[in-house]
Amino acid sequence: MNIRMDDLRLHDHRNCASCPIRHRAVCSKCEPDELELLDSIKYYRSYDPGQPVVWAGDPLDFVASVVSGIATLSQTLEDGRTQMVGLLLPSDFLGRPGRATAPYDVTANSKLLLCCFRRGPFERLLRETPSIAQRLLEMTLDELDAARDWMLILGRKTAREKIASLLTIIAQREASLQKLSPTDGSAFDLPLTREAMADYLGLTLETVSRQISALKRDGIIRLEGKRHIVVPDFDALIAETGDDADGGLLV
Amino acid sequence: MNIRMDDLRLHDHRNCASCPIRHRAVCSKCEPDELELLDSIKYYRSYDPGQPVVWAGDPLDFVASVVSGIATLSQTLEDGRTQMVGLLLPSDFLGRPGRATAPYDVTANSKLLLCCFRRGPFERLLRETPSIAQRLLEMTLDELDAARDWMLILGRKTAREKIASLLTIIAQREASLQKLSPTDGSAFDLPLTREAMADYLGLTLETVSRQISALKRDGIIRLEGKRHIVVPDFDALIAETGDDADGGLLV
DNA sequence: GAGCCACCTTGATACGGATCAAGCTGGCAG
DNA sequence: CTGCCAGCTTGATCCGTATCAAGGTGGCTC
Repeated sequence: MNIRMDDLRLHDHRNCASCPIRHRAVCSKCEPDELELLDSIKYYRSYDPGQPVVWAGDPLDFVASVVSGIATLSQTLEDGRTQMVGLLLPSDFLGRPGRATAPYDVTANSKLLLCCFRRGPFERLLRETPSIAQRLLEMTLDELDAARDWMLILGRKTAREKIASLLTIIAQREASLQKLSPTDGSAFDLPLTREAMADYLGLTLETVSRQISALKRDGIIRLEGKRHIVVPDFDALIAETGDDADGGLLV
Repeated sequence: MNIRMDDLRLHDHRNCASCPIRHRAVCSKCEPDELELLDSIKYYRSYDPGQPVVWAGDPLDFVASVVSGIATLSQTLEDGRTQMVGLLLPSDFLGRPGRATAPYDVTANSKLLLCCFRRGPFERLLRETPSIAQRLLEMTLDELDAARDWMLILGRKTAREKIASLLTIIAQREASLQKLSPTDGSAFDLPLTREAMADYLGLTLETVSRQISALKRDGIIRLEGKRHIVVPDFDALIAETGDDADGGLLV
């Protein structure tokens, strides 16, 4: 049996010291039966940067796990104003058992590889395998918490705080994928354009650019090229987010 | 066996014509075993307006369903800026299986009655009763969708659109609790103070007040007292939200 | 190497909502 | 009835971000 990275998030690897995300095969929680079931109904799809995965309202007959690349969920108002409402990084889950159409636009923001499960078989699996259902519930609850933290950012933070918060979130996710401590995540590539960052944060791309320049000018970050960020003092960045020092913004 | 309104949301009453929310006893989906299990571990708590249910970070040893009244989930930045991240109306669910502490401040915004289940027994029930786990997953997915719609409001709408959206959401929830069609929900009481509305929408209470006055001046709504809203033309209100005519904002 | 284009930066100005301030309203205690 | 106070309204002004505009940069194709 070939165990792949793509269905990892269906297990709670976070609490499993012997199971770094890229090597679930050694996880003591693995249940071979489940894996075999998942393996038997999965297939792959890949997308190019900018390519839509699905538009809001269109039928979506699979659920999927992100293997590599970045995808976004977004909503658009009549007049074109766009808000990103979800950011899918490797190991994130896409889709909803029990619903036939996509509620949001899903777009590949880079080269994107999805590991898909047809909805019918996946739902059957869910019904017959409580441990998978339970893991999916936990993942959904995590996403809900992330969405709520994001709401604080959108509703109450200044542009500067928004940028600092986004950089912190990306650094921490990057670090956690590589099993580093958060403070080690002090250099990383921005996976998003300025425009995508603006859509994430409810700003314009000009404001994003200005605030990044301001953080650079103030020595909070260094830029190498347009996309590579170096954070000399991670605590200084966190202090710019407006959160408590022990900030709970883990996404 | 005594069937109560409070654990109703653990069933999907929405798709069950014979099961209006207040009379689940006749629902064809009811599984007596589950009800008995839920009944056997539940108890009640009540709170006064303004009283905290739990502060973020404090231990929370129960999950609960709102029987009556309004509660809010909110987050506060160091300097006091507050954002509401969840609004709990009757039949909504509070708490998270598998976590021992509250992630957000929970506050009673009116007289509030909760139907509580101690976390331990509830989690055991969840493990042993897949249908309850599945229902909880669906509810969580609904909440996640609501949070994402809310993110669009916070990130991209003007103050006027925010107010119109909130009024629409409240009218529709009110209507759905009473099994009316959405357009009938054209008169209702605001369950929130101006300040709570501001915390919901990421505005100040002055701006909320001004925009409500503006909608009144423009004939979109009528006010009877400070809290009772009459909507003469529901489509006119929806047109103010900035959403597509067939707007997806069902919370 | 030349030219192009997506992406980004910076500047000038406009405007929506925050802030500060003053007063109104209605319900309740005494 | 009187006074009080939480909740609300309205006005004047300020500030942060949007908007409009111009130009820079780097990576790609030919």
